[in-house]
Amino acid sequence: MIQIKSSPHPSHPATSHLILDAAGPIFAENGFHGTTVRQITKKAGVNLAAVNYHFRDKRELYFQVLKHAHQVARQTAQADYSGPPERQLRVFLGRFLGYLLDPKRPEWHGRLIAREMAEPTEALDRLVEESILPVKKRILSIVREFLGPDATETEVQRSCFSILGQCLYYVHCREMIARLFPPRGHAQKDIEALADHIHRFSVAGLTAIRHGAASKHPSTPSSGRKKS
Amino acid sequence: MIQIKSSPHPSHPATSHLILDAAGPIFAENGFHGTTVRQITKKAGVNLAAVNYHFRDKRELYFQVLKHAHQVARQTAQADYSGPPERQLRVFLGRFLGYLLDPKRPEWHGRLIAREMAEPTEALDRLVEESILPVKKRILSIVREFLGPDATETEVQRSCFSILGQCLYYVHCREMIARLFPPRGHAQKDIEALADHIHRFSVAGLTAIRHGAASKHPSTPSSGRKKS
DNA sequence: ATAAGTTTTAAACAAATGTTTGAATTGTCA
DNA sequence: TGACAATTCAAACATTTGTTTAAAACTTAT
Repeated sequence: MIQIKSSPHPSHPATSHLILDAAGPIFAENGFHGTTVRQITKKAGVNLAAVNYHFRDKRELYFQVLKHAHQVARQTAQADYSGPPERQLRVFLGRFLGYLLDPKRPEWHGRLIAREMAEPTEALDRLVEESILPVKKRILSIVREFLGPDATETEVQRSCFSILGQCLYYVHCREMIARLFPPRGHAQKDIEALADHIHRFSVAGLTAIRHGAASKHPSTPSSGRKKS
Repeated sequence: MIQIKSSPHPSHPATSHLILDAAGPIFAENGFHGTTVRQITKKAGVNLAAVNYHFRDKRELYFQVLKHAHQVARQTAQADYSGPPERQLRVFLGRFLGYLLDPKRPEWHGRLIAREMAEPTEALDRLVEESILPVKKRILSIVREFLGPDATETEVQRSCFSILGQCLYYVHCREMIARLFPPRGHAQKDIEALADHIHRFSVAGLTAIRHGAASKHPSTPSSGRKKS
């Protein structure tokens, strides 16, 4: 259940929570513009005006809902990231995919995130700093360490994108996957297995990029470099 | 300019084209629900009722716009795909990324596609068969050939997703990228360089998956298998 | 030139939408 | 228990929205 902190009015928990809980799935399904306040209040079993009372307006409600969906993102960047970049990457993948796909979380979280990325509202700007930047920093750090000093910034970024893209595919293309690939076993369900796959794929990919980067500096002494 | 074929009325080109051309970017920016007919007709400089005359309703207009944005997808699957899977993959990547990111195409195409994937309308169902299925078949075919007969269907699918995810990241996360990574050189602009990166990353990834798959069958004779 | 077909147009329509309002109800505290 | 604060509520409000309508204007065919 969603915990509310900063509403226009310090509020009795029940109604604002009912609203937030009802709003999440509906916003995720229909988007901001496709969702009406009446839909939400009907589902929540509260009066129409309650939305304006407990939240300033529809927009603020949306923001609070989105904020909650993003709250867990922070945890991705907070873990034991000691050890070699390969290990770090596996930890990151487990955490990030857990954030995106955790079956224990309401399914609408991921859908809302996908929507927000595809159709950014000003709410996204308000969330970038606190939720998404730590994730960015972490993956950048891991990839930089993996690729070593010879990699260009472009290679570093593209490699980050290659890893993030694999993870985010499962969020962005959920509906496409359902249409194109018949439900087969657990291709998407088992987060750890998924993390393993992406890890294997990406470690090999990063290794190839690293080798490519190293081969761009023929005059660089390679004495300190391990052969893989 | 968008070419119109099947409208409610065989129409004088000018007005329906004006409408379609105006509608594309607006739908891409605001989505179906966030876009009003009046916005479109104002931008097109036509009368409000023209939308209903030339297209049955707003929904049909949206579909026609989306259909056009997807038209080029077919071309991804139509190329010279002879040769080893590595070459096939590179051809696919060049084609697919060209479809997604071609700077010669209006930028809203990609954005509309990203929106539609994140917030599917019934229009998506109508487009899957003709536009997207051929792409799916092609990437499946390439990956199957690459991985060989020891790979499970799950591994095949996940590998397809890993490749598609890398490409689609640039469509889905355009706004996120802009917010998180300062515009730096041409990380996203040079489609061929991008295809090269994803190709290198993915060939290495697929190779690792293939080796993993082969090692799952210890009793399988490996005499016909090349060492890499 | 006239009839038929097509397109455009402004206004009307019916409904929907988010927000506001003020009264009634409920809750809290001294 | 009474005063004050908080919450709920139905109705009203003002605007917006997609669609429809019928007449005017334009185009095409004979």
